[in-house]
Amino acid sequence: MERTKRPVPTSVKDTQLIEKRRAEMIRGSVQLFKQKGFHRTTTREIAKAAGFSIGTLYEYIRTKEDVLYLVCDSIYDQVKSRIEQMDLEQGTLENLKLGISHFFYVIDEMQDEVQVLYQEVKSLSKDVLPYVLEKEEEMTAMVEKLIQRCVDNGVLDMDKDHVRMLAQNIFVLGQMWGFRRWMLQENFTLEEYINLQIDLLFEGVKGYEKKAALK
Amino acid sequence: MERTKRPVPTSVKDTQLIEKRRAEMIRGSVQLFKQKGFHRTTTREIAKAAGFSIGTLYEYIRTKEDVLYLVCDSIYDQVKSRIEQMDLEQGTLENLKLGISHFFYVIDEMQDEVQVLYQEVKSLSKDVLPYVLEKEEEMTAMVEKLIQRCVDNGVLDMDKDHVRMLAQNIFVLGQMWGFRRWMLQENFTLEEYINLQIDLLFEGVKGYEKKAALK
Amino acid sequence: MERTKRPVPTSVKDTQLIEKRRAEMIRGSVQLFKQKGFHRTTTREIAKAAGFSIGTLYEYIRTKEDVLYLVCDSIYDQVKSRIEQMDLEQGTLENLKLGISHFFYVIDEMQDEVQVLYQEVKSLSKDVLPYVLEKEEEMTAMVEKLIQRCVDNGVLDMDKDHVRMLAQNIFVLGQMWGFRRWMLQENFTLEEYINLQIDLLFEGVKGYEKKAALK
Amino acid sequence: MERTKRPVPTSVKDTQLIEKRRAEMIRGSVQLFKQKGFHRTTTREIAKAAGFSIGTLYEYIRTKEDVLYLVCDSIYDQVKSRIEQMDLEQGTLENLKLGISHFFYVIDEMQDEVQVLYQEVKSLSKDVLPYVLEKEEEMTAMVEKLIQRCVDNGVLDMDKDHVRMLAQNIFVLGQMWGFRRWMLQENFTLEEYINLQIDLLFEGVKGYEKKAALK
DNA sequence: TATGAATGAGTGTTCATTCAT
DNA sequence: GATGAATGAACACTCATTCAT
Repeated sequence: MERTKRPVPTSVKDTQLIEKRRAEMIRGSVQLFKQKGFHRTTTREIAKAAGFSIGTLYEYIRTKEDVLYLVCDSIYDQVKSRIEQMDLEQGTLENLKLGISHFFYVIDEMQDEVQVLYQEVKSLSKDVLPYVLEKEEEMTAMVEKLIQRCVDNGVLDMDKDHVRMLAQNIFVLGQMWGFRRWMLQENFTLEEYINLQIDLLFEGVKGYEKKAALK
Repeated sequence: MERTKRPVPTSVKDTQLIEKRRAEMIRGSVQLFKQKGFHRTTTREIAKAAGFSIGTLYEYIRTKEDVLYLVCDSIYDQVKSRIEQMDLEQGTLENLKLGISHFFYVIDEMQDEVQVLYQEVKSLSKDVLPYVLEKEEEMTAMVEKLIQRCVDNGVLDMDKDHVRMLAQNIFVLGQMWGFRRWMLQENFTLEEYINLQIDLLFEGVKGYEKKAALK
Repeated sequence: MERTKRPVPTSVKDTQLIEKRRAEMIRGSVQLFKQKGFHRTTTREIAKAAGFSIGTLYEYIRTKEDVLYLVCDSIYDQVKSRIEQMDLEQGTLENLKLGISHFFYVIDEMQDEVQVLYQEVKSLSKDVLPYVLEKEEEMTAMVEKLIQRCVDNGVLDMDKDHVRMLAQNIFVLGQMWGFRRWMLQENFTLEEYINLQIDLLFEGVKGYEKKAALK
Repeated sequence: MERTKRPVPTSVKDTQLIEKRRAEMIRGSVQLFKQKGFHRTTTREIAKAAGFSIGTLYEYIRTKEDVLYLVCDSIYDQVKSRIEQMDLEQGTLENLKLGISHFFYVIDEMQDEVQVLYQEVKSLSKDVLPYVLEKEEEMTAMVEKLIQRCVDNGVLDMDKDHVRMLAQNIFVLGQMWGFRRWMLQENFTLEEYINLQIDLLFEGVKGYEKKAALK
């Protein structure tokens, strides 16, 4: 489950410096990409936002696309490390709820980054896409594990397919909070959103069947 | 609830011709946008794909962005008209399932278009965005109506918020089939996907609680 | 003995216009290349010298190197057509002298062009070089034919190798007038140069052996 | 007739070190220039080929052009010292032939260097050109001396102009072996080339006149 | 109405040169 | 003396848009 990186060649040798400069670069780029998208952002703007010259920028990357890759890669790592902090020892339903809730909080905190990730991944060329998709898979795998624990614990009775699909749903519903913010965040607070989603996720439509009618 | 259009000015008067030319334009553009995205597609390519010259193209639009708007608008209309065909007279759970299923089928059939819509909407400038978002809202409203009918019919006991959120979930889960195809369409057929989603949507996590434990 | 052309793709369709614009382009480029060489000349300078914008320039070529190819190709054609005018009916030594003399005159008249050809051919990439070298071979073949006629006529008794080498020598000695002008054109007029070269070429070193010593 | 050098300023004082570093620099540059030409070679590549850093490179030169000058200068010196080794004491025709032959051998041995010299001299700026042309003149002067000796010895009866021109011809015919290698070295060995050229040079066209015709 | 040649601002990228360490 | 990170002017090339025919 080791993270795979596509190395982005540099002219600079000092690895510490590379780390530092790239962090500056990424920070600036996220802001720009969020505002104008990758394609409408120029390399000069990236360099400026990062605080160095265009020449220096190109000491740390080879092409503009490298910036996008670096940005995506970094965001994934951040999100992942944030999610990893959550404790999912016991596989109880209550714990599952907490996990989902935590996941939604993380997404909310990193909304800008997630938005960028979400909107620009497809601008990556075919040869870096695999690296990025692998990351996505890792992340859904984390949600999957959360559910699987409940199954293993004997709390849930779900087959592998249902588990996988549920994990994906939770994942996408999390992102939805970010990419449909124009619709959601006007009408709901984060807490409301989380409660609503957990309700729907746990109860299912059937949970809302009118009992009165059954009598 | 009439559809609102942002008028795209033309130098040409003959409305029939406009209709025809734009249809050619849109058809060609969808293919191109799917392959290379809006930004990497040139106006020359659009003109060529549409079957006329660059000069003629600009007789029917003002800017490149107009093409994108026209494309998005057209796709919405198509999807909408496809969905409208479904009969949702009776508000039963069975009928709701059928409706969802039908919606997923539509998304699948128009996968290319939905993908384009989905990936390029954000490239629209701030001033056309409202028009497009309105369309989105119309579409989720259709799913909403499907559910609301069950509520009105006394089959479901859901408040407005839950209904809205559920509608959005279904909508996004539909799109998910398209935009996560790299992950989903390798592992599931459309039928499997639909069944799985309807299962999860209707049963909820609780539906999978181990009954044995209840003894 | 048909001339082979490497086609240089255009966005423009009107072949007459292509011909015209390229002629303008070539004329301007020769001046620039002579002054500063191919590498130090910018595409903008080429466009300006040709009398149109940078955008228009690129309607008629794909890369900067295309300009160089077009220039070289055109110069070859000009030189060749100039040489072809000379009448080399009879294969006499007198006629050979006239031919050589004529060749030198042509080189002198097209000095600028020849100089450019001579200095910049090697800047062409490997894939166009064959086209250009073929042209060179055609031209030496013309000089060769001039000599061969004398052999065929029974005036000279030379084998193929000697004929070929002599042709090459004459060819290079012609170019020499152009590329060593800094040394030659200070000390000799064209007529002097021609006379001197014809002397040396026809007499050979042995022709200058001291007769007195032979007595 | 002392060699004139254009001094290339240095930040380094230690003359031994300068000598050593520059030798490394020149060796590496010749290879690079031969492969890609002066303009397509970067200073970084030169530094790397020389075995030190870009910073160090600039301790020993001021501009990239200095490298070219140093390279050309060095090649001239080498060629010259190689030619000077030949013994041309006696001014006989046999000795002249030997001299020419030796000269051609030297050119052949130093083909790469000569090629570079030949192709890149024109890239030197106007202010160093005189230094380089002076070198060229020195070299033709050496060939000239070889011929002049025969004249002085009473073996040849040639005026100054003929001597100079003949020297230039021999010089250029030597270079021709290098710069027209694509045509010559496919068809002739060096020995064949030398024999052919000496034949033509000594006999002249008249030497091949058909004697039968004289009857 | 239709065409396609013309335009030039704008883009990604390179590379000779400098200078703090 | 040696290093290599930083710089930014300069370059080749693109492409949305216009307009004369």
